[in-house]
Order: sequence, then structure tokens, then C-alpha cells
Amino acid sequence: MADPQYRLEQIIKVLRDKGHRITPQRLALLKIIAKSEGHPSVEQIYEQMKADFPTTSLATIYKTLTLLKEVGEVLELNFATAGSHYDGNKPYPHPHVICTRCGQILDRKSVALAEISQEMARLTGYEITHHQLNFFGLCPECQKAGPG
Amino acid sequence: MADPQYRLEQIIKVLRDKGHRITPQRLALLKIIAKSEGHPSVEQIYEQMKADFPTTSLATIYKTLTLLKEVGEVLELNFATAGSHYDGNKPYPHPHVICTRCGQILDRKSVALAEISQEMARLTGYEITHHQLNFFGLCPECQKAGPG
DNA sequence: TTTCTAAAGATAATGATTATCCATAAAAAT
DNA sequence: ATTTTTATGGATAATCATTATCTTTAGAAA
Repeated sequence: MADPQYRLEQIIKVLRDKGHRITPQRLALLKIIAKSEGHPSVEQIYEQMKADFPTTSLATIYKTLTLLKEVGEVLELNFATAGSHYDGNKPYPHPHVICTRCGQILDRKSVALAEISQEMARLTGYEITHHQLNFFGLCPECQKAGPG
Repeated sequence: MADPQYRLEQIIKVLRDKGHRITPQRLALLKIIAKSEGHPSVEQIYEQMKADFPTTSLATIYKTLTLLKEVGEVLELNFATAGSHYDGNKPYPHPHVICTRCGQILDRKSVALAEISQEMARLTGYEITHHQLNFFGLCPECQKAGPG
């Protein structure tokens, strides 16, 4: 886990360098992202934002997250389940393990997909930019709860 | 590519064995799925269905696809781009290469993820049921078209 | 035939995301 | 400083895939 303060400055720098403004609202969202340990959903970020900015609009959350995604400082996770999640600490592809019942999301160390990715590019002629590797199943707790 | 006729009978058998009815509408959809070579979207399936059943409802398409997914005879692909796609010929996890501009979807041979999957299960205590491995980028044609 | 139940079809509802439009505030220019 | 320009915020409507609801229909069994 990176130091939230350092991570925050890192993201700010990237935004500044690309000519984007650091507004109070953005700063608040960046702080949330930088100190987040899991994979907060839009709704969760929205809730936290309202602590600092009670009038924040969901539209602003979406716009800022889209911006962060574009500059590569956040990783967007979309599974079949409704609602995206965001990882602001490891904005590069890495495997996830997702519980299909409770929705828990675990991070895993990156499997060696760099070579495989290059192989795919070579074979298909694609210019590959990123990838997803997700494992789905039941977490230990949901297994205990039994089928159904 | 499997023989469409054989694949069709295969799916029918699974549905019958699990006590589901083979209605004319379902049969029509199964034929579409069995002979499809790519990864048709709901909309594309819907269009083809209308040839045989002009009054087919989208709801029926969704219900049948959900059923096929449940019995494991179709693989559902959801990427960030809106709209799911379905693979009725290789209903087991395998890698895909997706063009983020034109939406082309390529199948790839399965990478050896079985061991990795087991390793994930061992380390996390999860009961892993399936996985996704997707590579994103620009296809050769879209590369030619240049950035933008 | 009659009965029972799954499935089809029409349509409304849902829910996440995006678009639109105006107000505002930050940076740039004068 | 003041003005000008432009990005951003906020409110809300629109979009779009998917799901839920409800009624009708048809397949299978008795």
C-alpha cells in the first residue's frame, strides 16, 4: 500500500502536467481515491464526497473519474454486476478475484501476462493497450452460507 | 469450428435433460447460436430471430440467453462497451482480444490458466467457477485509421 | 379434454451512465 | 486590478441495456 499523501501528490502532478485544474472538488475526490484501500464504487465515492461537499453532483464524480481514467491514474473495473469500481492505487492491470454473491473484490499480484500480451499482439496485429484478468467464484463466507 | 447441427443437438439435449421445453422460438434461437461464428450481440440475435418470428420479444431473447447461460451452453461476454455478446460454440472461458474502437472481438486459444486458477483458489479460499481474460487495444484496421 | 405450468409477448420499470445547459470560478490577457 | 476566456461544477433530463411484471398462450401430463 502506497503512502496516501505521496499518491495524492503523484496524481495531482499528472493532472497539472496535462493542463487540468485542481479544483477543491477534484482535490476532495483525489484524496478519497488516494487513501482508498479497496475498490470503491461510484456510489461509495459519492457518499464520501458529500462529507466535504454536500452539494456535489454525481455528474461531477463521473466526469472526474473519467478524467482520471484517461490520464491513467485510476483503473476502472466493470464486471457483469451493475456499477463500476475504481482503483486509485494500482492503476495498472492486475488480476482480481470476485465473489459473485457478495461482490467482494480481492487484488492479486500480477501474473506474468506481459509476454502473453506481446504474443497476442504479434499473432493478431493488434496494438494492445491493457488487459483484464478476473476470477469469479464464491468467497469463503458465502460458501459457508450454502447454495442458494 | 464445431458442426452447427451437432452443436444444436448438443444444446437441445442439455436443455431437455434439465427439464426445459424446446419451443419453436427457443429452437430458432438455438439455431442462430449454434451456427454463429463470432460473438453476436443481443441486438444481432434479435434481428435474426425476427426473420423466423417477426413478433419475437426482446424479453424472450434475454430470457433464453439467461437460461443458456445458466445451463452453461453459452458464454456471456461483457466489456465496458454497452451490450453483452454471446458465444454459443465455446461456452467455456477463453481469452479475447477486443478492439476498443470498432469493437471487433477475436477468440484466442486458452492460455494455461487452470493452474493459476487453482493457485488463486488455494490462496484466497475462494471456490472459483470461471474467469475472464481479455486484451484490449486497436485492431490493424483501426491503427491505419490513425489516432483520434 | 381438461388441467397444470412453463414460456412468450407486450410493456413498464430500473439503474447506471451520459448529455445538456447554465452558472461559476480559475487561469490568462490586457 | 480588471476583463476575458475557458474549464469545471451542478442540476436535471435523456439514453440504453436489462429486468420485472402481468397477461396470454401453448406444451406436457393426467
